[in-house]
Amino acid sequence: MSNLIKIKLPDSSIKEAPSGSTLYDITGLIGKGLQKAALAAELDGVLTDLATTVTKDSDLSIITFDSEKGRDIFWHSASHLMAQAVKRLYPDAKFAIGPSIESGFYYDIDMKKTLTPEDLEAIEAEMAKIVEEKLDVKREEMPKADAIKYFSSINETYKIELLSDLPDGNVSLYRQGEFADLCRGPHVRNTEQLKSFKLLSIAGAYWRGDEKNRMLQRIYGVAFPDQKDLKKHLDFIEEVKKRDHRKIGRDLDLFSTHEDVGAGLIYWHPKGARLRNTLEEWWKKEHFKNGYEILYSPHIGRSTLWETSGHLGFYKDNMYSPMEIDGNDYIIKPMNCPFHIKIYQTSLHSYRDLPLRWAELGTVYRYEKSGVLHGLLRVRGFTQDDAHIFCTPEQIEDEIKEVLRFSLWMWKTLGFTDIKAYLATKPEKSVGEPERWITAQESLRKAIESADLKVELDEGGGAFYGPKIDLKVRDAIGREWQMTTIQFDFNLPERFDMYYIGEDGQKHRPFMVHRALLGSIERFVGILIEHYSGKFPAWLSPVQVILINVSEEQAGVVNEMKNTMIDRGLRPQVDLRNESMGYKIREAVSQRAPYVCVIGKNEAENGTVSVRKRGEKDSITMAINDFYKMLEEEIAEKR
RNA sequence: GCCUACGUAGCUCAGUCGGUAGAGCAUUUGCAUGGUAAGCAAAAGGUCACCAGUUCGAUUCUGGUCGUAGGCUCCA
Repeated sequence: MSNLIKIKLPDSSIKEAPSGSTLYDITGLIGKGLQKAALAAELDGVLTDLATTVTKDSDLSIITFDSEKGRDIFWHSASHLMAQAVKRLYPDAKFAIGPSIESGFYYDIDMKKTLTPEDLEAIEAEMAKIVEEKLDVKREEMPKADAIKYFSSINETYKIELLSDLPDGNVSLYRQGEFADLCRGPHVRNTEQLKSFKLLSIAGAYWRGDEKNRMLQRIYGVAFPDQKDLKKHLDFIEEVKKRDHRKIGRDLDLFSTHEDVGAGLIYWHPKGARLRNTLEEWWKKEHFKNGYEILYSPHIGRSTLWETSGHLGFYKDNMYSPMEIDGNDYIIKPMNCPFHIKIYQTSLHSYRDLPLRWAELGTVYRYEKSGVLHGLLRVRGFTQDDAHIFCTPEQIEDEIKEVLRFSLWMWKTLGFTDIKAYLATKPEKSVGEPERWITAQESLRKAIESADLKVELDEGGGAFYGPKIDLKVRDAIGREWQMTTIQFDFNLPERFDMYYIGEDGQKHRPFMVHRALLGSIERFVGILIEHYSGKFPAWLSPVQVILINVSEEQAGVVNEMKNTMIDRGLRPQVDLRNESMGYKIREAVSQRAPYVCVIGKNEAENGTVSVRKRGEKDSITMAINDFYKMLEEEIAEKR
């Protein structure tokens, strides 16, 4: 008889099991359901497979799909499953890396055949077979040299390259049936656990992400323990497609791009321009309220300016070639900052003038590789909601706090509430005095603290010229977008030799902070479209009300209503077309206007409107003035 | 930039194994004058992205250019 050992679970309860039991056996003691759901375990804090045997008293925590670690393991196992299927179908396939990712997994493969979407179905079918075969997934450990020998024997050149980067000693392989892969693990117990999966797409990817290396074929996929969850995930992908700002932008006639004129350049149509204008007017008003001044600066500047600023050195790849004017080179601006500094330098500044908060909706042009352009989200010409703050060291802390508070308030008003901060600190190579870095980083840290934000620290991840805070906001369907940046700059004040006169009558270097709250107007509108799925709150909606007449006789009343609304600063749109009412309502609803108003004989006679609120099927009849009041209230409250 | 796929009417997409093309919606016109998600009919609409090459003939095949989409170290 073997001895009993004590296994302590996360809730501090203790299970006794015979020494030498596997973790899988032990999960069975806790519950059948858990045993089925278990993927791996943490034994005394170490991630391990369920096949591991225990011979001494230990702490145990079971990993299931509900945790991030669990999903990671599950998806990584699914990528092995896929690789096995690929190898069966294409024996010449060589495997590079196949990790789990944020939602799913991929494997990079080198093989002769170029995969098509139909091939994915065949691979899926083969994967299903392997699941049916219920292969045990077994860990094998061996010296690195043996592993190299093994992978040489099956011609897995990428694995050999990976192995050569690993420290000497033992490495682990995971084997399922005829297939074995180099892997740290852990993995699921048996292929039967990987029932619900879907291969999503094929893409090219460089070996080790380096464009000098060979391009491999990458297959993306996703997997779940349950068919229902897979369905949910696929529905989510559909939902993302439906919200695509490029599609909604066309359907709602907001913007376009023109391939014959240039990629990554946005044309704002009347309705898109209204939306943008509403945002910008609001943005300016709030900036004035928050102690900013608004600037306008030129679109081009002489190359000497960009030499002074240093951009021609470290930012050259993103800048367009110069144009010659009167024998001088001019460059279209990729940034607004040097211009703001030029304005700063038009007069001598006392410490009493500071802080200066100078904002500009400045349109900049940056070269982006053609492959990364994407609708409004990644473009070559865009308008930053930029500002620069020039202040004394004493003012830094309050200034940063204030910027952060302002930014968070703005996000809340725009309908985004889930926000996370990322603090990036001094990298190895940097400019600026160390004390300045410390002061700046301290102010950023304190601002985050006082705003009570979730924060992630990126130690050493700052730009060479200063530390920064980025804010990521989560949209309505859970995607994170990096938006706000608050960035110190110790470089430009030096390069332009900026100073102010202190209390002591001496010259002092001001602190300079760049900040963009929305990031770029183009990109932000793109995200806004997807966040609201085109159903903008009334205060932003380019068309707030669509007015529909039942028959020609009401055309006069409808036009009158429209004029009154325009006078009141509202944004109505009339549809007097000689079409059936049903038809016009259908179209108005698909245009996602917050309200559709129908005026027929009854309404015209009684001074009422039949109001149909977006998302509701039934309409309400109310007095015209009551409707105006209701709408105006909704707009004022930015609901 | 690189890989893969794609580019046909304003939009969504068929189609042509090489003989200059079709549907639905949208548009225009006519009829119908309506009560809360598509009334009926007709017409018009295309250099089949662009430029070369092969061919008697190219939207189709080949090459190039431009553009679009999904990707391109989340490191066994």
